[in-house]
Amino acid sequence: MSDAKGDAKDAKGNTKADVRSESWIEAGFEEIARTGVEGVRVEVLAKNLGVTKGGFYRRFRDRAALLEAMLQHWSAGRIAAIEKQTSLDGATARDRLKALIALYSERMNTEGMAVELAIRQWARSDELAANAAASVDAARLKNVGHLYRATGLQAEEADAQAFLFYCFVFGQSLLFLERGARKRAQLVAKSAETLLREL
Amino acid sequence: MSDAKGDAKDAKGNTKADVRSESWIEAGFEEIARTGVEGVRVEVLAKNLGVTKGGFYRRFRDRAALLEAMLQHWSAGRIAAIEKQTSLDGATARDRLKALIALYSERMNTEGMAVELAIRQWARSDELAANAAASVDAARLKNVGHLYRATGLQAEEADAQAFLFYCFVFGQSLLFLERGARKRAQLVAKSAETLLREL
DNA sequence: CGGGATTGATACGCCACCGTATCGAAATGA
DNA sequence: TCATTTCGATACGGTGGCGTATCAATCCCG
Repeated sequence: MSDAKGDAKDAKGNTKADVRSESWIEAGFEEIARTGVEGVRVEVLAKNLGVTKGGFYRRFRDRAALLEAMLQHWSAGRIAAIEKQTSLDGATARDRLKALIALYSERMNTEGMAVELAIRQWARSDELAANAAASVDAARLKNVGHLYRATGLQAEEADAQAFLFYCFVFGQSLLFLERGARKRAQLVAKSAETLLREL
Repeated sequence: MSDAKGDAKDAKGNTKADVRSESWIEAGFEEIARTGVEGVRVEVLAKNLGVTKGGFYRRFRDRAALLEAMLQHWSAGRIAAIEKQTSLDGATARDRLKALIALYSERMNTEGMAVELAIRQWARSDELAANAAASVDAARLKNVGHLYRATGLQAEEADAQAFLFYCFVFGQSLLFLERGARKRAQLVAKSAETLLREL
């Protein structure tokens, strides 16, 4: 926002400042993935970055401003990602869907999913976070819905299928399975069949 | 556990103490539903209960002990509930499944689901919580798996279907849909068909 | 080279929360 | 009734985190 300063030395000064703000944001994502929003504390991030909090308040008005920046960063990134992942240039819709499932299922314990879950938990008691999540979800459902439509489904069925698709993706990472990765992979594979059958 | 004191005045002293401990636990659940584990603060619960924290440390060693008690209370309750909900005395397996879906889908914004999600988020960085969630999930998958088997599915398919079932249940409450309850209900209904078809 | 801006370390006051200690009031029982 | 326990309010010290103020060092440009 205010970082987009258009005055002198755009090419250098600006870039440098951006990089630094970015590193606080990145540190924020690391921490939110580890422990949830509540864990995103200014002094903790500072320690992780190997600095003191002195510089933080130079770039962000307060902790809330960092959280807001993270939210914006996150939703913009997620929306851009889904647009890209569902643009079928050449490939068939079905293949794109398969690739998407694989993307979400295989590298599951990844930081990205932890961030997703943390933000959604956060969103349950924070309006801004809820809006961010809602806009990301809308973009995802829209794009994946289109994909299902491109396989020949009616609009209504396609939307429901997209909905179920995301329920699966997120629900998956909420279940705590005792049996090892083998069993889990098997369950996921079988379930994915259901999500793709008769297409 | 230690509450099952067998010494003097079982009928009165014991009961009374239990009731009071229970109220701290209940307050804890209210708070965890509203704001997550991090929100479960001794002094906050005290204020909600209209007392000071004076009495808290008489019943619980510390905050961690309360959280542990909550976990135990929760997992025992959830396991008992699923056993009951999946016992088909008279009804068909398919009807039981339908009832289960309705149960989870209709009264969704309920405190119970908020508690579920909060505990699962908590479990991502706490071993005890993870164990509690894992044992609950195991019981649920086992019982719902049996239900699917009773509809004629092979063991493997039944397990996968149960898995998908719970992905749906939890995933559902993670998605932030912008369009109103109408649209949501429609999506849920359509999706539920997929979970029940060809049974 | 020298003076204004930028940067990040340090120090400060403040508040929320933890867990402990103490103490008077009520309940209990001989 | 009096002694004993049980309870919960209050007060206390400690910690961790927030946001502000200040200051020395550094950078940048004329």
